[in-house]
Amino acid sequence: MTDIATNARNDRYEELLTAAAECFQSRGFDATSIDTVARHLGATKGRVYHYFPSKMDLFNAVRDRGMDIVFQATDPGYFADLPVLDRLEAMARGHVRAMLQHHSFMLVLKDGLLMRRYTTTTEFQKESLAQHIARRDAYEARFRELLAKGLAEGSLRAGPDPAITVQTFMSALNGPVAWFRPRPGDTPEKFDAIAEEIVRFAMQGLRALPS
Amino acid sequence: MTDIATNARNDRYEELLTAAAECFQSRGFDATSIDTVARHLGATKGRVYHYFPSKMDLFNAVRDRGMDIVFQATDPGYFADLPVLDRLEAMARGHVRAMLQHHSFMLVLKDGLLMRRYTTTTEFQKESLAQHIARRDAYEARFRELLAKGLAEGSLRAGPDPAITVQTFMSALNGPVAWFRPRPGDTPEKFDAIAEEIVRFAMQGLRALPS
DNA sequence: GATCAAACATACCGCCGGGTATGTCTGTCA
DNA sequence: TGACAGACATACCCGGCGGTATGTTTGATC
Repeated sequence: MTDIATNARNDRYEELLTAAAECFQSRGFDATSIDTVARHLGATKGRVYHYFPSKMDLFNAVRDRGMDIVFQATDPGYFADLPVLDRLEAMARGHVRAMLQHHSFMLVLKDGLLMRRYTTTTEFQKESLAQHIARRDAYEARFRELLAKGLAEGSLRAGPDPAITVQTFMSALNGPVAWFRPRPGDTPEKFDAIAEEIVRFAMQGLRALPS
Repeated sequence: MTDIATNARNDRYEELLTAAAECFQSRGFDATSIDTVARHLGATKGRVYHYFPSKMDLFNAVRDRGMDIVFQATDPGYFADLPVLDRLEAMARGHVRAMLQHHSFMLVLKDGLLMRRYTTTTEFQKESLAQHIARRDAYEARFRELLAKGLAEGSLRAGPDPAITVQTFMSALNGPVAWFRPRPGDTPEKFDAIAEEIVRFAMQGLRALPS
């Protein structure tokens, strides 16, 4: 997410991206036609194809934006000069908050990985998917790294295969993407309350306890 | 899951159901054509439409079977004459094992709820979806019930809104559906090892700790 | 105020896939 | 052995959607 100039051109682009995110999120990739997105904006196909060369590229743009968001949300925690456990908790908090606040993009982000299932047509798009998977791996690696350090410290615990523990940890954090539905009256306080409970659950599942 | 007679008719039906589950799981609902499922069986459309009136009905059958499986997997724990915490753990274990063993059906089951997004055409299918959601709610209610009892006992803890805790708990249990990929060499022991770690994580997140 | 390009809208093409109508084979039973 | 139904395969229809080709409007620039 490089700095976004606020000219008209970029406003239109952002508007399209958001509309696409909402459509893809609510109807899924296939069931969302270009006309669907256009109608959502009170426009026609011409507008969409003016900014994006294909439906797949539009989807990829939404997906990549979603990835930008989670990186941005967890950067402060990851780079913080704090004990490992606090860094991990800060990352978890940022991650969950992003899941709640940018729900549409996060849902698309999740579906984006399942896009493996579809027949990627062009070589460019295959490249785009590969890059996205690489970013995804890099993102998860941050969590794995901190967990490993926590294990070395003895402040965290994991089973014989720590990978499973990390996956379960992140599944808990990703939960809201599946069950949360944003409502008109939502406040930041409500988001924080949800995030706190999820983070508490997940961190407790991870912690080493004197048994 | 009523008792399944092993006549030829039913064998064909089960064969179709399994093939459909695999196709839907690997390619998604829209990207899976009737011809895809047929080819997967070395057959043609005629066979599929002989057993199912429409693509949607085929999908619903797979989805409902998935629901049958999770109920069957968790019934013993739910109805066991044991302390609440042990019953909950047994349910969790059964649930996770089902996620691993019947991976295809479980993935379809998960997508089935997102099918809200699609335009349900006929009234019959809308009814089918409503019934499925009702079953899903009933299933989750079992977990909510045991959590509530655990809270009353004091053996479990939850945040201000226990619903969030339950959702997070189940998100952890559902994790494998998203990240687990069955491999040819998989053994029951491997499944058990994964299940144990997930159950341990989730139960620890739920437990009341002397702080 | 003529030019031109950006920013769309409109009209249209081609294919794919759900569904149907019809044909074909095979076993069964009277 | 002929009638008939179950269990498919084959051929076909048609609506929708991705993509394109072609207008049309609007603002900036000279």
